[in-house]
Amino acid sequence: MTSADPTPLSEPTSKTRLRLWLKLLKATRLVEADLRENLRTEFGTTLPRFDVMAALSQYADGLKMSELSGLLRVSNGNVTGIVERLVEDGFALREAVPGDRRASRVRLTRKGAEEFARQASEHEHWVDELLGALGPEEATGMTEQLDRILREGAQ
Amino acid sequence: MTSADPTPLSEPTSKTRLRLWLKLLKATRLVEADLRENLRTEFGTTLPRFDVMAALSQYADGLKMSELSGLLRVSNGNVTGIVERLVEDGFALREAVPGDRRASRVRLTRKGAEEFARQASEHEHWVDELLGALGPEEATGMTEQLDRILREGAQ
DNA sequence: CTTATTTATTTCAAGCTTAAAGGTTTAGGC
DNA sequence: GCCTAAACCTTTAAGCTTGAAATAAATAAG
Repeated sequence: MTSADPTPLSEPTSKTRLRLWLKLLKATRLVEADLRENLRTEFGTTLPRFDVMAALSQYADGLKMSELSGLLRVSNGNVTGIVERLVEDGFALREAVPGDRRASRVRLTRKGAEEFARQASEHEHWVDELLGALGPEEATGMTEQLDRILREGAQ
Repeated sequence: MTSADPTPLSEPTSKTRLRLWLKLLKATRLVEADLRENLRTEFGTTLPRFDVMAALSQYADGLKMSELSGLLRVSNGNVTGIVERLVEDGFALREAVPGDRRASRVRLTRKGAEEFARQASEHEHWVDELLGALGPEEATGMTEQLDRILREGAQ
């Protein structure tokens, strides 16, 4: 059950890439599960909420709902519910966009920004530990390779 | 919105690892979204269902529910619903475990195995294209690095 | 044998996620 | 101005996901 798959000496490239994909998924899920658990027990929040607050924290003037869902690459209706709950909890607020009554702009409240700052600090520390197996050069190298995948996929 | 973040020449290691994590997440989600879309339009199925069938396909004698959730690293109650729908559709069946009336063993039906074979073949092809930016050596190298993360995290 | 604990699984409530459909509002052609 | 199309967003239905509680059966302890 816990045995590592041996790497065949020679095989079709598609198998090699498939193996990479499965490992990528496994590692991502491991890290995600850990972060989720920590966010829950330490801050009583969820990963999606953290992601939304992280995006908002980079835009002091706020973001339109469509910009938010575009940045996070999630569906349009998805952020509606998450923002709804953040607003309920006083971490975010919605402002009217002058000249466009369809759109609304979401931004963090002071309380939300302060809460996110605390969370982000711990989050960075958790990630640092979870990816501690890789040194800075390795991490940078892998980041560049992932960028190549992203550039190819987002044509 | 689509601008790539520049990599500072020098920074704390935790920032480098954080950047890697964000990129890892982004790339994984890109690939996942594409696979999900393809599974939906080509086969009318979902990623979680595919994952469960993939696990079952490796065990001709079937798996207990707890073994299944352990392999997929998802919660216990989660697989209950997914297997339920697979059984409804005639892709999987549940058998009693002799000597233990609590447990049940799930395995693919012939129909399920044949359907999965078709899906898996396409799936491998999609992955091959999505990760086409990396050559075999690079893919193997990244797989090994991800393994190091997994070994460290699963102590 | 009886009780307690552990194991295997399901149920539940809450929240996340998507695609599709619907409701407004804005912008563009004519 | 008027009509169509596009943009912005929410709602809905279905399914996924989790953690916690509940159920039931097997095992252990006394």
